[in-house]
Amino acid sequence: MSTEAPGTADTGTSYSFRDLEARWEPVWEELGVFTPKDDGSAERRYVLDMFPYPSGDLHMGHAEAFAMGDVVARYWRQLGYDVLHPIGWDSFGLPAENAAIKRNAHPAEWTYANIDTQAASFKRYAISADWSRRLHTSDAEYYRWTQWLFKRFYEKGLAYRKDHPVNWCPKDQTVLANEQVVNGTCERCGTAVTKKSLNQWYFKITDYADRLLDDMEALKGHWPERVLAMQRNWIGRSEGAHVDFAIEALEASEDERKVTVFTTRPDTLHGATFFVVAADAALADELVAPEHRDVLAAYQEEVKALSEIERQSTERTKTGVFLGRQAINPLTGARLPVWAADYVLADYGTGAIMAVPAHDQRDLDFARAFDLPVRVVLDTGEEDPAVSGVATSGEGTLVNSGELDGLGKAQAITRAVEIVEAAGTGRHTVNYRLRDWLLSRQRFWGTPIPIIHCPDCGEVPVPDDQLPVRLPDNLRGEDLAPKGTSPLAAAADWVNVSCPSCGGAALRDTDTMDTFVDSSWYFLRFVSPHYTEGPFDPEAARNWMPVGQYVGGVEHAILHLLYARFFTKVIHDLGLLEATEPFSALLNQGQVLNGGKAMSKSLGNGVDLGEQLDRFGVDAVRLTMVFASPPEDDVDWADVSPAAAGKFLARAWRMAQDVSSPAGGDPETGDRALRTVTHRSVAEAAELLDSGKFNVVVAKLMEMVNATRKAIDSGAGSADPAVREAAEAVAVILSLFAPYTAEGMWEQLGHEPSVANAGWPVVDPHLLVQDTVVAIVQVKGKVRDRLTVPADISEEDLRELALASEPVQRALDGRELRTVIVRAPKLVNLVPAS
RNA sequence: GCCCGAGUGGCGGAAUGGCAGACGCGUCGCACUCAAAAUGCGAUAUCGAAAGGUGUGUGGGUUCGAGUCCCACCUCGGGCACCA
Repeated sequence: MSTEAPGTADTGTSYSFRDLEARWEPVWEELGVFTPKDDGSAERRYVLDMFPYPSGDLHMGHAEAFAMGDVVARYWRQLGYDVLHPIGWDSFGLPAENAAIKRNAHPAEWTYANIDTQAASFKRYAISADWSRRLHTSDAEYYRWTQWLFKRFYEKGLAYRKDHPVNWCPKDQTVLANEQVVNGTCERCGTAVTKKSLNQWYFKITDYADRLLDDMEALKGHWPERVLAMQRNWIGRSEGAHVDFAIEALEASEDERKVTVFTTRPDTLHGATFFVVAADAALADELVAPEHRDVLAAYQEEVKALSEIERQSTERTKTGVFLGRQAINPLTGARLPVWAADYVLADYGTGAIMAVPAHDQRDLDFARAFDLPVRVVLDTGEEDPAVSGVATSGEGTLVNSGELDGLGKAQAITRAVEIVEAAGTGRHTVNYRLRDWLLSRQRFWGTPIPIIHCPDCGEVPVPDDQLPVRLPDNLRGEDLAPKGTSPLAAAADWVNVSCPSCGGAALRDTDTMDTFVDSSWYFLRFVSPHYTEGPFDPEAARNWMPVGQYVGGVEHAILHLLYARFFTKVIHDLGLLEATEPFSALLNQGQVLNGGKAMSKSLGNGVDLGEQLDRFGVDAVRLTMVFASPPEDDVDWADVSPAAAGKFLARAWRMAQDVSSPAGGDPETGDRALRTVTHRSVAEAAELLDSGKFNVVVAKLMEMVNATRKAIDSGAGSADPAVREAAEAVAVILSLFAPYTAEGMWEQLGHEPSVANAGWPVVDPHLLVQDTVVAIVQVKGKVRDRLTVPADISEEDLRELALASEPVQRALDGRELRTVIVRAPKLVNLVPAS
């Protein structure tokens, strides 16, 4: 093939990525250069890539993400920090289970075989990881601590069970968290999600809604804005009021009761013309009048039959039934008919609303469908909603609202809250969209929930000294097939235990945890992966946390990152951890596309990483990933050229070969012009690396190589110490991107391995100062001339020089000057009178 | 509908308010070669013979000076959405 990479010939003197890979991988392994000293002798820094799920071998996406993380790790190491850069696997999860069912095997076989494959690939890919800290979440030694943490959550009331309608994936036969439902379909398999009422385990993440929101302030500027926006959106804070509505008794014997609604628009209380409760909430059954019970039941059946996709459609005409009862508006005393409808959600707010059709589109749609009155209370100057069918929600003046009349919207909101607060029928409140995290799953390959159900004692946690609750190892193949209840229930000798509390016969909880639980604390385990007294050594956590740079895909913007933040806060509250945030900086690397589209089997546009590595070499692939675009942007493999990256690497390598001066010479005696380029480039590279512009750093490296090549061929010559200095600087910086080539260059230049320990090149500040600079001369903002002037030229002199310039005079054409801007020594702008 | 982000050559992309297009891909030309590959050198926004003009999605604005800041809009990408 014509695109074959250069240097495949094995001549010994030409660039061969195969030789370099074969030579250095074992050397690095032996040297152990990537294990942190962890002795406090240098400032510690923690860089982490989102750990992979072991689905087959590594793919292009891994190659991109880990190339980015590795640049950071290697850069920090060159700067002299003690760097923690661990690797592990998120190894529980459905695919292993499905593979096991298909092959009549145990999920562990598939999982650990894949992990070995990926580990070998990571080593080949030259990830500078500390392999001694490797962990897998499916190891009993790991999930023991996942269970331990679950128990601490349980003790704090942050893990609880409840009966509730939950998201159910009919294909995977398991429940899903809200975060795992995308547009009404299962995030994993795309099947339409249905609702099912089940008793399930939840983490009370809603207790942390305000802190999860407020603490994002500190992440601003260090996390991508869009991730913060997504989390903000997901938490969905909304300020408003709780208002109590009395419910009229139907007969004297019945107790009067009240129902509280949540509203963001207490200013429109006078505009409420009816009252709606969620059809699937217990409230609907409690409020329905006896003679309406059958109608409600029929309606509820109808609602249940709808898929989530249908139910969420805003196109649908509103449906609902009258419950035969009235609610009393606490502000006006008006009687409002109580309806049940599916456009009101049972698990948001209080599951009941006051309907203000004039100023809420959904209420208006409902009012028009059932011929209910529309009462305008805020004059916005727009058309009457009852006529237009469009609810008005803008600014305006209150009308038809008693003492609120004449107020603006914001004032009216404040005033209305004051009124209901004074009357004891309402209060200011903050509501969140965030729901509790449904964590139990009816699947096998996950962390068992360490709870025992005793007929006498109820829920009894498994004592700490009996952890881990290991998965039974006698289930395989069909035993694991999804059947709607956990496969663990089939392991009779595992399920049946004696109650730790009373000793009587009891049953283990047979659900396993969502795998997002496992990944919510793995970054903490990495600080002390072999610690046996707890999930992590508090001392080590104090030393390493928080993660200084986290790298991973934006697809985890909500799920993993929100959960990990939640866990960190709870663990902090448990007194185990100082940090309150897990990741102080986040980089979302882009996707690797092919032909403008995500690679996929169905499109047949996949690019195989192994093939690319065979053909172009590890370094060329890594360099291509980094050079193609800013780290956060997508890389389209159809637009880039790993062959060109290989060419550059060969060019850099040849440059090192051509250096003919011995090591240890004095660069001060070398070519000044080349030294200036080298030192300035090194300084710029550091700045660019600090600000994450890795692609531009590669451009700088190319400039350095170009300049050095020129110096060798037609300037100072190969023996000049400045040439050696330049080649060494290139080797060190290149080691962040192309470690094999850089190591080869470093050896060629007469140094001991590893270049990873070389240290960042020291910049001589004198070489950054220029003697002369090119000043640009503008006339009315347009460049007319360029003058080479002393760097310390005075404003007056520069102005004189500019005025003397021939092209400037031509452009001025004799006109008088109105303004002259002089920014010595860089710029003069002459503005003529007319 | 609401909330983020982005629009720069044929392509990927550079550019603390101060020379737009660094670096690379591609293309064209040249050297080396019997020839090719590899390598090296040069050209490459656009109109124009040149002088010079025009150019960073569109329209305004701020400024001596705007790709960069402000306002409005258009297009694309992403997130949320019957959340009261």
